[in-house]
Amino acid sequence: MQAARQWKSLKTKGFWLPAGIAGNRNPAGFAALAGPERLDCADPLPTYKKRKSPRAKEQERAAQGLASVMLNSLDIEGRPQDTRVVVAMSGGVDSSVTAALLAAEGYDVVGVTLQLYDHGAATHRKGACCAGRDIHDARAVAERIGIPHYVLDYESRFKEAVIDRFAESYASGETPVPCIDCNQAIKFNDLLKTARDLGARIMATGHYVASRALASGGRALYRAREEDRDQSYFLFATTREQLDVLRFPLGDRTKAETRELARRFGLPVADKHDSQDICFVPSGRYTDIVERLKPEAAGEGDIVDLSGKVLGRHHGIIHFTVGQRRGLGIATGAPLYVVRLDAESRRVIVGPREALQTRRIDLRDVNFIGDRAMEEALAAGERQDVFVKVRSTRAPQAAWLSLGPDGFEVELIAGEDGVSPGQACVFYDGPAGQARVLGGGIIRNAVPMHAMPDLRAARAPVAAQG
RNA sequence: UGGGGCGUAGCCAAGUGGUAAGGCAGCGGAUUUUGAUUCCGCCAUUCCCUGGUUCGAAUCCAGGCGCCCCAG
Repeated sequence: MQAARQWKSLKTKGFWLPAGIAGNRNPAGFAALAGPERLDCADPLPTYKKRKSPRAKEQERAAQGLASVMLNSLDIEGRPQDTRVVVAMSGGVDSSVTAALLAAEGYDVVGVTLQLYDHGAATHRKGACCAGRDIHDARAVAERIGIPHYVLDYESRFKEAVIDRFAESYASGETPVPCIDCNQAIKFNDLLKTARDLGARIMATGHYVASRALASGGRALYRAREEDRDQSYFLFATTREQLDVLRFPLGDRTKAETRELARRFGLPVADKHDSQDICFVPSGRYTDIVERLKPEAAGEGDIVDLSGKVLGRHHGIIHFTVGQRRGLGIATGAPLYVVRLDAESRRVIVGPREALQTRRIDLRDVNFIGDRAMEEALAAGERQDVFVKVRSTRAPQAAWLSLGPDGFEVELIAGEDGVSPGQACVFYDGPAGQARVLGGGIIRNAVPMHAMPDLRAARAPVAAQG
C-alpha cells in the first residue's frame, strides 16, 4: 500500500521498448538470456510479472536442483534469474556495462535512470538538443541488452537534496561535494526505496568501488582495484544497511576492461567520453547556479592577507575555495592562495603556499562502516590509527582519529595543503591498494599546521597493508 | 624649475652598444565523476616622446614630457 503510493508519486517519464526493434541483435554472451519482456508502464508495480519465454523455462528446468542454497555472484541465495536487480543507469559506460554484465549472468535486471535536472531549462532555451542525451543513451543500452528500463523524474528531489544544498554550502563559505549528497540522498536512499518497490533484492551501480561479504556478516567497502579510478571518496556516507543491498560489479575491474566489455556487448555508449565536472552544471561554471539560487551570497568583498591588510577586491566568496590560486587577480612577487573564506565579513584571506598546510581537521556528519570495535574504542576516548583522503585524487595518508569535545577530529601526520571545509575526509585501513573504507565525515574546520607541533617523529610511516 | 633619482608588458623587474631574462597576474590546454592544486603552452617587432651619434641604441648624446626624494 505504502509502496504503491510511493510508486505513484513518481512521475514516470518513459519506459523500455522491446529489444529487437530497429534490427538489434543479441550480442555474444546474451544467447542464454530470456527474450525481452515488456513492462506495462501505466501500472508497472502491482502487475509486474515476468513472463518466461519457452527457452527460459527450459533453462529453468535444466538448472533445477542446482545450487538452490548456493550464493550467486551477488552473494544472494537463489539463481540469478530469480534475483531481481535494479541497476542505476546514468547513460554512461560504467553503469551500462554493469547492467550488461548482470543481464549476461542471467539476473532479472531492471534498469532505472533518474532525470535529475533539465539542461534545456537550466540553460534557458539554449541546450534543448542535449537535455535528454544521457537518458536516451541509457534507454538505448537497455534496449540493446534486452532489459526493462524506467526513467524516473527526480528533479524536485534532486534540487532540494543536492542543488540547493550545494548553493547553500558555497554561500556559507564552504566547498561542497555534491556527488556525496547525490549518492547518499538520491541514489542510495530514494532510488533504493524505489528499487525495493520494484521487487529488487539488490541495487547495483557502476561505481568503481569494491564491496565484499564479511565472514562475520554484513559487507565491507574497499577501494577499487584500479586506484586511479577509485570512487570510494564519494561513497563514504553509505550506511551498513545500504551496503547490504548494494553491489558494485566494476570495483575489481579496470576502466580499460569496462570499455572492452562495452565493445564486446555492442553497447552504443562504448566510446562515450567519461563524464566529469558537476553533472548539473551544463555551462561548466558552477557559480552561475549559485548566483541564481543565492543572489544575496554573490556580494563583493575584500581580499586580505594573513595580517588583515587589504590587497584587493573580489566578486563574491562563492568564486573561491581554500587552496585556490587562480582568479585572485593580485600580482605580488609570489603566487597567492586562498587560505580561508569568511562568509560573515565576505573576506577572502590569502597567503603563501605554506599557509595552506593543515594539520588538524574537525568533522561533522561522520559515518562508520568499519569494524564496530573502532567505534567503541573511539567512544572510549582512544585514538585510532587510520589513513585518510581529504580529496579524491590523492592516496590515503597516515592520520589519527579521535573523538573530541566537539566531535570527531583527525590529525594528519604529514599535513596536507588546501583542506577546505565542506569537503569530505574519508577513513581507510591502509595507505594503498584495496584498503577497506572505514567511514568518513564532512570537514567542518581545518586548523593550519603552523599552529601545531610536528607529529612526524611520533608515528613513523607505516608499511602498506593489504 | 636649486640638487639628486627614475621612467622596460596589467604589476614587479633583469638588461649600460649587438638585436628585450625572470616572477606575479591573465589567457588557453592537459590532468580530475566535487572544488582546488599541479603540469604544459601563450603573453613587449619593442624599452616615456622627439631628434642625434653608430654598421648597429632599451642601453651613448641633446631636448621635451611625467613621476619620486631632498632642499627651499
